[in-house]
Amino acid sequence: MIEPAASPEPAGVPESAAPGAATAGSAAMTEPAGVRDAPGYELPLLLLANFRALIDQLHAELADRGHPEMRPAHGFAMQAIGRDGTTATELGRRLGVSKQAAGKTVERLERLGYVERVDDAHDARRKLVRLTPRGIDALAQSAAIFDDLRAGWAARLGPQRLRELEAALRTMAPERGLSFDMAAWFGA
Amino acid sequence: MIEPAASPEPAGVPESAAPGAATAGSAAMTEPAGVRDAPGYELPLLLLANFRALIDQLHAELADRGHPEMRPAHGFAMQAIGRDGTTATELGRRLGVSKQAAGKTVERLERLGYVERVDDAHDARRKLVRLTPRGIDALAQSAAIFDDLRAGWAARLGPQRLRELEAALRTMAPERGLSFDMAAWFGA
DNA sequence: TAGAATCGACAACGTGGTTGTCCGTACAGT
DNA sequence: ACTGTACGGACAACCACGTTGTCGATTCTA
Repeated sequence: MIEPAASPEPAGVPESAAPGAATAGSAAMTEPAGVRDAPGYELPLLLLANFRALIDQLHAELADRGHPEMRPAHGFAMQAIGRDGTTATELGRRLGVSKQAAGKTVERLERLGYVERVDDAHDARRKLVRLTPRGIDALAQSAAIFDDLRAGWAARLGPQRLRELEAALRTMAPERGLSFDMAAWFGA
Repeated sequence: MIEPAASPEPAGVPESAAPGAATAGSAAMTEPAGVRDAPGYELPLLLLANFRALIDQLHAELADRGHPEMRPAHGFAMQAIGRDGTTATELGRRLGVSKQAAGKTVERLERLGYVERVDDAHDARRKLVRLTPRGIDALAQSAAIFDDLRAGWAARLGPQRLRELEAALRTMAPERGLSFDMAAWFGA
């Protein structure tokens, strides 16, 4: 126990496992017994570190392309809004948060000019949240940047290893949709 | 563009990539040209989903073992505190947040009984933050649970594929230490 | 038509993060 | 030795994100 966490000095990390597996033979050998497995806590740290790195790179590039005020949460929310638009309540359902929380997010997105709210002609209770052209652009840029980022991974790992990585992550990922209540989930 | 995000109904997801890769032959063939690569946005989603799943499983198990009030942020903070203890300021540095933020975290950890603060005998300015026995226990349990969780991955993917997965993530992970200002990073 | 469900808004609150300020202690240079 | 600077901790004000609870208005349904 006592992991290195985020210490600049990894302190107690067993640097052991990591070397081989260059082109990934993936042969079903009988476990050489000499290989020391990574400690269990490293896996979540690796997942988080790479997620953050990807999102940070996305936003660095997004800032260069005219969207410096965008935050990770905004992108996910805008994805969930989609080209057809939705209501705050439905957005809350999609993001896995309360309608009030979704409403606040919409408010912020509106202030930033990524979204606009219009009355629903067919239901006076509802207010449709729609992406503005600026919002659409941010989403389009994001998709393009993510593809570039993935290409970067393919270049470093090789296309095949990347596909295997994605496949492995896909088989382990829970089928239930992700919730994006990051702040509350992590801390509260 | 327009990703599914967390929508219960994937809405616009190209269901294409995902099917096969059951046992992963992983032969180094020359790119059949017929394989359609996953869209770039899927990778971060997979990383996040698996990270969350792992942490959620950890905390479900932790709750069963006598630590139901623990939150993800607490675990990371306690790791950073370590067995030797630290000061709030130093903790802030390790977690990549301000000393005030670290101080608040310590306060809450103290209320929960995971940490205690004692005056430093050699420096009247400092107050040492130390794990209580309960804190040590939480950390020890966490390490054990993470190992179990990793064993579960090894069982589903095979030990070799898991090692390759970890290796790939290790090569792509930024060497700079992770920051754990999750809430602010994601949303603010 | 009356009752139930839904949407949006508002309030109060907890948590985590930020900056800025201030005070007391430690250390180092003159 | 003393004085100036650096450091640690505490406080206040603020923002972002999430929560629950309430409430009025509208729509749907029995």
